[in-house]
Amino acid sequence: MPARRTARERVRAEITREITDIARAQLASDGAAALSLRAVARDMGMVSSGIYRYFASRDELLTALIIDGYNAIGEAVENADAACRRDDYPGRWRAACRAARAWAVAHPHEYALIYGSPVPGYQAPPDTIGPAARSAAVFGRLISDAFAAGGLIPLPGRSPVPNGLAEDAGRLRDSVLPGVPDEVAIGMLTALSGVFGMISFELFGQFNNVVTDTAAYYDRGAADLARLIGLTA
Amino acid sequence: MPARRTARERVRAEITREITDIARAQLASDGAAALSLRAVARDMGMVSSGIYRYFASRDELLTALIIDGYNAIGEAVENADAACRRDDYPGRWRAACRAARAWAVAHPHEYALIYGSPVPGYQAPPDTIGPAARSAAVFGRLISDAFAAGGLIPLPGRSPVPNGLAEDAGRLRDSVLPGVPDEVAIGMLTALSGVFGMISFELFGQFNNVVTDTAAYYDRGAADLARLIGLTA
DNA sequence: TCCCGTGGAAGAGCGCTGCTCTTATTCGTG
DNA sequence: CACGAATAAGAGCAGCGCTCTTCCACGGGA
Repeated sequence: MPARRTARERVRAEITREITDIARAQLASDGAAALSLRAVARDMGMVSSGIYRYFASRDELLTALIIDGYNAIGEAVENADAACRRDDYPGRWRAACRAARAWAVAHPHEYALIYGSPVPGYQAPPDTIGPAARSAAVFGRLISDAFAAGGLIPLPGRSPVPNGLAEDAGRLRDSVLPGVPDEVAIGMLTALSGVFGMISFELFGQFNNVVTDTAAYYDRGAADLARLIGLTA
Repeated sequence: MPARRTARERVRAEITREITDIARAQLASDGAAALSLRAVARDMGMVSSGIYRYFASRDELLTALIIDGYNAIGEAVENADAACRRDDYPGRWRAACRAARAWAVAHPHEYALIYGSPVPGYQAPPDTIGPAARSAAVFGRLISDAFAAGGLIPLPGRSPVPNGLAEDAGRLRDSVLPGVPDEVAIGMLTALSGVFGMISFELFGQFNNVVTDTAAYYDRGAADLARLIGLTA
């Protein structure tokens, strides 16, 4: 391939971008199931079959949007964490949690696309696993930092992590949670599931008629979950 | 209306049941988005427009399946709890959590329908809120029982529940958590979000390449979450 | 017992979808 | 300039939800 991008390649990249932009707009306004290649094509003034020059199928377009979504929420969480004092571990946790929820509330359909029920028949390609880990990595880093600085006070009376999970904990240590003990690594999974569980419950309507001030509740819940891994405000 | 059901009413009820049965089978095998009124009609050997005599729209059929799903998981959780010794509160918690996950793993598409991203354009009708609360009610009852029996040991150093949440806590007390203090009621929400968050993460693929023995991890996570409300094994 | 109204079944049809294939055109490079 | 590759356009297929109209059969009141 030429180092200099040809004009054709440039226009191709531009059209590809335009397709994903319009698709994202449709996704944001009507949700994933209502996303239609034909409607995207209409919006761009091209014929529907033309889209297939750029995306082999609807699923492939969805995959592009999924990757975008993971990157967007990951970036939001990264920025929130970066704005905190490095040694304010509870503050970093709170900021990261708030950023995740804020992004989700602002982009509910994109959140549903990446953290909701998978599109049936859709198999996540490996391209998504990198971006998917981006926000988790932020949480992992701040917990590792807190542990290294002695900022984690373990809950009393915790039973040891069962054998079958030690391997998973080791893999987590190698990727996003350097240096932490098994029970912190496994606890981190539960805290993260809890954080995204709260967001999903809110966005998917499970908290309707139950929680009124969802933002206040979320802060409280996130703080409680942080205690699971010994992070106390 | 006559007390004695007419023959017409009986056959109508039977056909309605057959439609939901076939629809549930399709849902189980291919997911909600692939559920098609025409396919259901084909399976029953009737013409597609005939379905509309029994369900006004695809959404209405989905609503019936959603209610069924809530009832099914609710019943599973109820049975699991009922099989435990009444005063074994950690055991009841564990059994209820395991039942919820077991049902979800056995019926992933139905789980996705009720706890995953809502079908776009679909607004949950009020008929669903009763069944939706059924499994939560089991968790609430066992926590209330545990509290009344002095079986909850609060985590140390917990800050009081903020004012905005006291009202929500009161509503929870009146419905599914009689007698418990605010912090238990709010903690219960987080524990439940966490439990279903773990299930969703597992079913929706977020734990792929992260957790291998998901059942063992789930037990551990559920136990950790129980500690949030002071329930220790 | 007849009779008519109601509930149901069937079919055609509209506009939409994803996707494929064929044909025509444009564009960049050798 | 000419050729080959990339793109655009259009027709078409099968399926979808949903509507409407037509027809039939059953069953309760006269």
